[in-house]
Amino acid sequence: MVRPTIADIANRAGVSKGAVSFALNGRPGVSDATRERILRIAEQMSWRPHSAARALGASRVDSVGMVIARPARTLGVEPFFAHLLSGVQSGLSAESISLQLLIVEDTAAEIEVYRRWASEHRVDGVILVDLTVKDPRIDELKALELPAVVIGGRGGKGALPSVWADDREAMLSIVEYLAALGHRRIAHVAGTPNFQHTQRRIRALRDAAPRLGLVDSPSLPTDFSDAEGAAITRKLLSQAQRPTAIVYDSDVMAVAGLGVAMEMGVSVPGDLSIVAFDDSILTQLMHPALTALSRDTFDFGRQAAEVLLETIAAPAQVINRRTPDPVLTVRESTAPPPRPA
Amino acid sequence: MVRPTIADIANRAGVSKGAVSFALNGRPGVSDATRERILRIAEQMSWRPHSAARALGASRVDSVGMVIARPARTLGVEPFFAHLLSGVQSGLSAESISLQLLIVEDTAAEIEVYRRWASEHRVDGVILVDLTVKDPRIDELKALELPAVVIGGRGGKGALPSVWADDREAMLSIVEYLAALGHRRIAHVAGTPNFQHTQRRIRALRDAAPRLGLVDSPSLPTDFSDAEGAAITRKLLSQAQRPTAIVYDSDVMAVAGLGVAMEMGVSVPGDLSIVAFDDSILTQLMHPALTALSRDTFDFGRQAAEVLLETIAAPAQVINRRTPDPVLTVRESTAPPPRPA
DNA sequence: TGCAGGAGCTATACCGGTTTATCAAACCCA
DNA sequence: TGGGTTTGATAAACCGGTATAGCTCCTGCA
Repeated sequence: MVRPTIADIANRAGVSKGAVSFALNGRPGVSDATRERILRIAEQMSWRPHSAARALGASRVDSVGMVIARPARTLGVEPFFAHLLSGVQSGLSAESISLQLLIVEDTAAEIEVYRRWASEHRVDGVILVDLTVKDPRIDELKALELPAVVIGGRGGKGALPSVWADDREAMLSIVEYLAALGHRRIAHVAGTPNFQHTQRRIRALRDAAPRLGLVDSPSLPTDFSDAEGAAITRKLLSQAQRPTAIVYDSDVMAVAGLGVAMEMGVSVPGDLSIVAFDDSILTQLMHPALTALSRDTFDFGRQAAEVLLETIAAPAQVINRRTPDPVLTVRESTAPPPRPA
Repeated sequence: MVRPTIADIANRAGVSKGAVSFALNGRPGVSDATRERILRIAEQMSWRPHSAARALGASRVDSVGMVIARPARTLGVEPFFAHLLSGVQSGLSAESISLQLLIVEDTAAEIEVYRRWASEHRVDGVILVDLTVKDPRIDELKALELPAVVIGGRGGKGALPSVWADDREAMLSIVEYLAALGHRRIAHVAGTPNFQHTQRRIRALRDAAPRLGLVDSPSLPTDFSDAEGAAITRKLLSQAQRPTAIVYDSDVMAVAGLGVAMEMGVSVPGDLSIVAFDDSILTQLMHPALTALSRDTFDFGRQAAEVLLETIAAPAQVINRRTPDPVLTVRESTAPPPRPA
């Protein structure tokens, strides 16, 4: 016998298909004795549900989707996504729900994917990353009635369910640490201000500056690429009054920045302190190793999966789950600023 | 009307469900005029196939799977997978086939996933990576009769279809380049000898050594981690007779090795030349930038997808497609060896 | 004793497609 | 003009599950 169906099991057990379905799904309708017998036979014949058949009948496919809209070139280097992905999977595997992953070039393509997924019933819900300020995906997903969870963007009124960490607190912990070391000129090499998390970080720095007595604290936007990270660093270090510390919004940019500093003969951490807003092997591979903000990205993904499953089960409620604040891991790239010449 | 079904279309067009199915799938059975009309109506009602229903009827799910068995920690840093993935997707998107991705801890878990996928009919085929010497996955997939394509491992007799590049030629191009610069002590920090590609590289070096007049050319196995890469480098550089060049089997290990060299005061490329067997932003971010072997990983993935689709369509034939040889990109980390003291 | 009610199970419709058996009309050639 | 083949279409079975109406017993209670 190839793949047994519930009809085969029903036959063997001398009951109806319906009874088998009840037994296998753990719902009432059969006696414990019969259930036991059916389960044993199913096990014996090594029966497994046919996903398509189940999807057709139950109108749920036990599969969720995740689209990442970034050029592949920059994707691989950031451990962030790999960890996030593993976390999401671990959250899903408990319910043995599978994950569809797609990497696309831009948001337009991403939305197109959601439309297709929705109309073809390929996924029960989706996980969103990289929330932008007026994100077009939100309305689209609502229109499609596709359950969704946003990672990283705390939603306001009428927003989608979300899992988020406090970017504001995170930025504050970095700046306060640097200020305590004595830094007063702290530059921030930011990401795209279009991203909500980037905006929150920029605002946090701006708000904290007066209180901490910062003399100069510019936030400079980039596209997250190593190239722009390097270019901005070069510009910053060429100024007459250069910063004594730079905070980078990603580990890749921080590494690029460190390279520029070395090349220009600026010693780290002697002349310049460097902090990365994301932690990974990358920051640890460097010499000096970079002080970085560590988040439990794996857990982040896991929680996103959990919230998504709850949302699929009960679409009415909107969960907004806050994750633990990230903590600063101090390594060798930060020190008190040089004494003024 | 919510999502129209072919029955709705049949109704509107005044034909039977069967006719609509024929028309939409471009198979004979309807006249051109009727086909045209049906297609127009389907378009108008913005009909899309219900993937589960189609899977149930046609017993193919238009979805392929890929399992990566590596600890998530090391995954993200290597751009290799991100590029490969994008390539695979691009190869699949033409036929609008979707991809299921799973990251697991080890091969046992990977095989378990294949079993599940096969019995639940979740995928039409799978793509394998990291082929080992006596790979248990091969037999398992054959037993499951699940179409598969192996990436990177040229198969022998009775093997699975594959897409591969010539690791041997690649290693030779590196070593010949170094030998031409004058290097005679070339160490090779390899991956796990368990991997077929690693073995081929080790053998290539061993075979070429006499011809190139190498005095010393050890291949040292690692687990691909930055930690072991660093440890081996430290050992190599502490020897009385240390190598004048080191070839690393991955970009991450090369970067780790560079760090160790700097820390030990060994100048690169003055005292030591470094070559990475994989290229990425990582190698370009370093100072000095690393000489590395560049492969078109994206295209690699695209071809794997193509071969898999052909294999699914015609399981009998076994395709073994060779991709272009990788080329060496020379950067700043290689130079002639120091003159003997 | 009679009847309501629930437990345990069966039979069957249904999900949205694909595939096949069947059939009428048109076409072809001798 | 008549018999065989091709064309265009239909109706119904089918894929492997889930959901539901309904049937049969058994139990409990008035």
